[in-house]
Formats: sequence, C-alpha cells, structure tokens
Amino acid sequence: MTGKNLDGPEADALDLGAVFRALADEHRRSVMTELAADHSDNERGCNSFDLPISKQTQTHHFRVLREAGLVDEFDYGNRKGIRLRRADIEKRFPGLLALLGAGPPGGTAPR
Amino acid sequence: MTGKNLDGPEADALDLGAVFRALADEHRRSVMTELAADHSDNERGCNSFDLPISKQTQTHHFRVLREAGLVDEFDYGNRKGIRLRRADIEKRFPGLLALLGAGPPGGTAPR
DNA sequence: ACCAAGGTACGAATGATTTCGTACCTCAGT
DNA sequence: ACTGAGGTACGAAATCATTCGTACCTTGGT
Repeated sequence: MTGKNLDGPEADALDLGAVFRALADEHRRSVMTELAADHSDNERGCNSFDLPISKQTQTHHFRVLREAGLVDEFDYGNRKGIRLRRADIEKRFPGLLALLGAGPPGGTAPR
Repeated sequence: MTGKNLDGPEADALDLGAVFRALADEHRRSVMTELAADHSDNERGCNSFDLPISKQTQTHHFRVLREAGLVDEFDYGNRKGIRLRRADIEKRFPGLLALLGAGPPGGTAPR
C-alpha cells in the first residue's frame, strides 16, 4: 500500500481545549504556523520541519497534533507525512489558522 | 483609592504562546468564554464566575489570565474584579475571542 | 541478506501546572 | 474593636508534559 492513514477526531468533534493545548507548545506551533502559511496544503514530510528535538520527541508532538485533529498523518513505515486539516479547522474554528501568522510579539509590521 | 490596577503586558506584547497556554485550561477558558460573550465589557467581580475550585486556585488562574494579557485585574483589597481586554486582544489576535463561542464539540446548532 | 535512514514503543527523568492547606491581609459592617 | 467575606503568600502534593535513552520495526537500496 502507498500510505496508511492514521486517524484523529471527526471534523465536528474537534475540541477547543485540545486544540489550544496542542498550540500551546512552541514546537508544535511552529509546525502549524508553517503549514498554515503554505496554502497549497500538500502533504509534507515530517522531516522537513527543522525541529531542534530528538525524533522520539517529534513522534510525540506529531501525535498530539493528530489527536487534536489539526493534521492528518500518513505512515509509510519508512517515512511519515502530515497534512493540515485546513477545511475542518476553518469550519469548526474559523480564523484560528490566521492567528498563527500573528506569531512573534514584534508583529508583522514593526512600527 | 477606589481601585488599584494590576498590570499585564502591553497590547503589542501579547504572546501567542502565553495566550494559548492560558486558554488551554478549562476553568480559565470558561471565564474567558463568559467574558467574551458579554459585549458590555463591564468590570466583573471575580466571585461571579461559578468556579468549582478553591479560592487560592482561583487567585492562581486569574493571575495567569492577567499575565497573558487577556484581562485587567482590579484589586479593592476586599474584593477583586476583572475586565476583558477586548480591544487589545482583537487588535493583536483578531477573531480569537469569537472562537471561544465555538466551545463544546456539539456545536451551536446540533442538527 | 545486509545496511542505513526514518519512525515507533516503552520507560524514566525532568520540569511545569494544577490544586489545596495553613496563615495572614483588607475592607465593610456591626 | 470584632467579625466575616473575599483575597493573597507560601509551600507542598499530585498530576501532567516534555524530553530523551534504549531497543525494535519498516522500507529502499546495495
């Protein structure tokens, strides 16, 4: 098989608490910010995020994102990919993804 | 004096991580949801939220909300009040407060 | 069949959060 | 001046999160 889907919650079942908890972590938020910024919404290799943490910890974080319903995860045994669940997120929490762009307290347009 | 203001971060300094961390807790989120729902934005007694936790713990939670920049806190020695920093929040993270209404996974209009 | 790269499972250590007990403070009313 | 309601400070217990070490699995290539 070319890719097995690991599933998270249904679109309507996304829980705001789980979502905020997922986005509270800096590493997970950086992943989500990158995903939200790229509007092509292509599947992306889990290795392509430059996370300064061990792979075991990365496994943990990607799992949290999936269980919060923020990404779909694809397991190729060898390699893994995730894809932003943009439509589901926008449907249930419109505007949430746009917030990720407001990132650093310096703002997008300093002064 | 009739009310001393305890201060949190400036409007431009609101940190997304701190905000998400603050909103990740169920009790704090319930407070914020109530505040966001009432558009009068009046100062509100800290006692008026029916939190099922001890007062020491409430002190802790209100402090977290203030330090995240989500509310202003007013100390009357005897009694305390908080007020939603709606304008500041909307300016820095537009749409965030609206998300709090999407609360329970049942949705606002179940079938 | 072997190896290397990427990933997971399990468990442990560390760190942060949540919670409350005890003690104390402040104002309003009596 | 006393009391009661509401709040805080400090500290401790318990719980949850983050992180990684070790061991193992899977796929692709040699």
